[in-house]
Amino acid sequence: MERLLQSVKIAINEKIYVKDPESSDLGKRIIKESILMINEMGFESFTFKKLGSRINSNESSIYRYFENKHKLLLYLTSWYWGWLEYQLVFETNSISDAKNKLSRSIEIITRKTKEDSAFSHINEVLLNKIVINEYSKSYLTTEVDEENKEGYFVIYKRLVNRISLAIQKVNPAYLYPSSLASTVVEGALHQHFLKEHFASITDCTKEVTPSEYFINLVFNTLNQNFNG
Amino acid sequence: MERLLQSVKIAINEKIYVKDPESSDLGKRIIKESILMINEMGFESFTFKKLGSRINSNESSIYRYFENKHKLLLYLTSWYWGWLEYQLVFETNSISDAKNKLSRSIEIITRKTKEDSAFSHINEVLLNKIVINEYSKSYLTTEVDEENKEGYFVIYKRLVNRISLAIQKVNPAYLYPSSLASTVVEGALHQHFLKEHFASITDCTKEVTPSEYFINLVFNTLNQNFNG
DNA sequence: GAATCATAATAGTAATACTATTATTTTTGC
DNA sequence: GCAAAAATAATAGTATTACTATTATGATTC
Repeated sequence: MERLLQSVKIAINEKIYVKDPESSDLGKRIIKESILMINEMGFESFTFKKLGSRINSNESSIYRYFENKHKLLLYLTSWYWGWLEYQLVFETNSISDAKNKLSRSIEIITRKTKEDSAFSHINEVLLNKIVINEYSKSYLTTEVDEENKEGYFVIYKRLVNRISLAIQKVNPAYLYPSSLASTVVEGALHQHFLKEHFASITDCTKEVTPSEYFINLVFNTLNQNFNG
Repeated sequence: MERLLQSVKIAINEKIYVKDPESSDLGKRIIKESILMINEMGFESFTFKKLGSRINSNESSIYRYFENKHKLLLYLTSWYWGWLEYQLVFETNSISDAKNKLSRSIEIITRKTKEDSAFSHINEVLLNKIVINEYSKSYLTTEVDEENKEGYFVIYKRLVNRISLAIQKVNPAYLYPSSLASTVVEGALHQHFLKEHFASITDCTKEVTPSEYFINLVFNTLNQNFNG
């Protein structure tokens, strides 16, 4: 997808970082290479020391951007959800028909990620894999409630709410629009994971996409639930 | 729930432990107290050293039961899924009507856990909370594929497959029974989590249960998908 | 009563996740 | 072009983790 507005920057809660990684070359290298490394070795094995030596910088310099690797993960995943939200709004803005709009919305959040040349230091395809494999670790912590209060998850929640609103537009009588929206967003990550690792408990394959499954699920549910 | 068969033991893959914790008093204390501690401090902060001092034992003694805390988590969560499966089979075995059986099945896997006095050293209510907060960490690792080959996740997958089969019985024409089953099992944990921490993106509350939402979701989907 | 087994105690290691301090390099403002 | 400021790098150090290894002690059993 082409980014028509050249000056668009995904806005991340400033409390997540110590220094904005977008503000320097080192910062961008931290983002770029951390995406590659977390993909290669997984989040638990990834350390700031390893990242430092990979980018020919120093552990201590990375700490000037992020307090710890958990905050870096929050940054990366927030960026991803912000980027997805941008695509969602951009691609569905002009659709007036509620059903078409919802269908397209589900497609966007459940599809396999394609590269976006607009943000040169970020590989969205790999970032999507990180979100699939690591996102839940960012909120399954003892500090969730504090961090939620600080607003670390606003972008994600806003995205889910957009889907919820699109659901309500299609069927105002449906009782569980937010639960259905959160099920689709989280469930999409899960189905992509199952496809790769637990194929026996999913019907998603190379031929059958999570998008098909979820569009079928949502519309059939909403059709049945008309008028209560 | 009463355990009618007094000799029932939840069978866990033997590769998960070094020595069966059910085989000794120390082993049972390890299980009992680790459940309490993981609930109190979360899985990342929990260590074998802390557990040792809590049960008046030694770190090194715990290593004679479990290779590491990841394996202990696999043990605890496998036990939970095995226990749930036992309840599922037991409570739905005699139901002949496919719809009733599926409805009851969904109820069982999505409901809030009640204590089961049958296994005295295991607090199922707290174990359920551990599963909600930590289960995905047990498979979101770089070793999933190896561990899956070793059979560490069989109980979970078997449970999902049981739901999938119940779905197929209700509507043989439905195209995504496994995806729907895995969505319900994983989604139930997620909705319970959202209820506690991200209330704005769920409709589940004290009054509205995840069971209601999922039963509505599954049956409406299956009704629409009859005959193709 | 000796042998075996389980548990406990102690010590040690490499790595992690930092903090602190100082040194060097780069940028900028005049 | 130079001084001051800011950014980065280097070095060292700490508490904790996640173990392994060895030995000692206590309990069980043949």
